[in-house]
Amino acid sequence: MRINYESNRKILEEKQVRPTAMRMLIFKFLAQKQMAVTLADIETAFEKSERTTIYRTIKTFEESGIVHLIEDGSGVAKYALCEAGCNCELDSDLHLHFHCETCKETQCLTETKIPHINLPPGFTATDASLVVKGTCDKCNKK
Amino acid sequence: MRINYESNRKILEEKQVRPTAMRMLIFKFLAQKQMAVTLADIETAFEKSERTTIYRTIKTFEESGIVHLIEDGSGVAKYALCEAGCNCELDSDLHLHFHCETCKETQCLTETKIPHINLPPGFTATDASLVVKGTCDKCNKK
DNA sequence: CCAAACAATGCACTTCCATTGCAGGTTTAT
DNA sequence: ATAAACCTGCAATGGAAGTGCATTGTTTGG
Ligand SMILES: [Mn+2]
Ligand SMILES: [Mn+2]
Ligand SMILES: [Zn+2]
Ligand SMILES: [Zn+2]
Repeated sequence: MRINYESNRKILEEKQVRPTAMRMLIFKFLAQKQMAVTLADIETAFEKSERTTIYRTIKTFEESGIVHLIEDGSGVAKYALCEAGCNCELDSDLHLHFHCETCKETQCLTETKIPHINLPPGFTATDASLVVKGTCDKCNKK
Repeated sequence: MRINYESNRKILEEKQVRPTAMRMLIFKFLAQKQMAVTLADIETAFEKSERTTIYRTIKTFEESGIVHLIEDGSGVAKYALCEAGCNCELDSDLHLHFHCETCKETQCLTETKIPHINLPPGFTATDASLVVKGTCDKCNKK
């Protein structure tokens, strides 16, 4: 696990985020989890730590392009790690997000890009977000 | 304006919603406004009325397919009238929503449909929502 | 028309989540 | 070693959504 720890640390440092203990733990948690998580999810996973610290950690991650925010319609904010090489602080993040109505989980489908949209005359776009709801692959197997 | 009032009343009745005074006023407000509105917007427009009444009116409208909910990423729920003939209580509403970062308004682009999305194997979709951010036609003219 | 039944409204209260201020504590740079 | 910059914990605040209940208004069957 040493290598993993080191590579995580490197990711934080590359993004100019100091790798404190709490940040490393939260980063690892996000990396292990395949799905988008809420602040409450993280809170549950680390009962010892403070809500505010988690909140500010995620904000820092978001501003540094380590995670991106996902609004899946559930009403609470969710976050997921950005892909290596993703520059979503600058550019926009054009993959779609899938919310499974069975298992209630939300995930990035990074392979599936948002198609180009022809807007009516006069409109110009800088960003887009696409959330698809339905049943995920795992839930469809059962 | 008599005719307008009557036709609004007819729309409510067709959707099995009793046309009370408050409901007629809120419906008219939504019909005049071209943009999606928040509960707070309605509250501001009708200072006399109660927040709860507005809340429950919009819920009723939503459940009856008179308005649809829009989550544009601002964190607060917005609502807009459904088009005539729209059946979004049953079917899903597949037009896109545009949020202007200049005037901060959100509107339905009912002519612009969400394109078909090819999901990875195993995933099945029942609904989709697409929000595009940028500058609207009016703001681009200035 | 009247009374019972039903539906809508108003008010108070609650919950949930996001956000901020401030007082330590820790790390970093000089 | 010291000061500055940064991080963390705790308390408090705020905004928005939702619920329970009493009151008022509307419908409808007799
Ligand atoms: Mn994503
Ligand atoms: Mn719409
Ligand atoms: Zn699922
Ligand atoms: Zn605009």
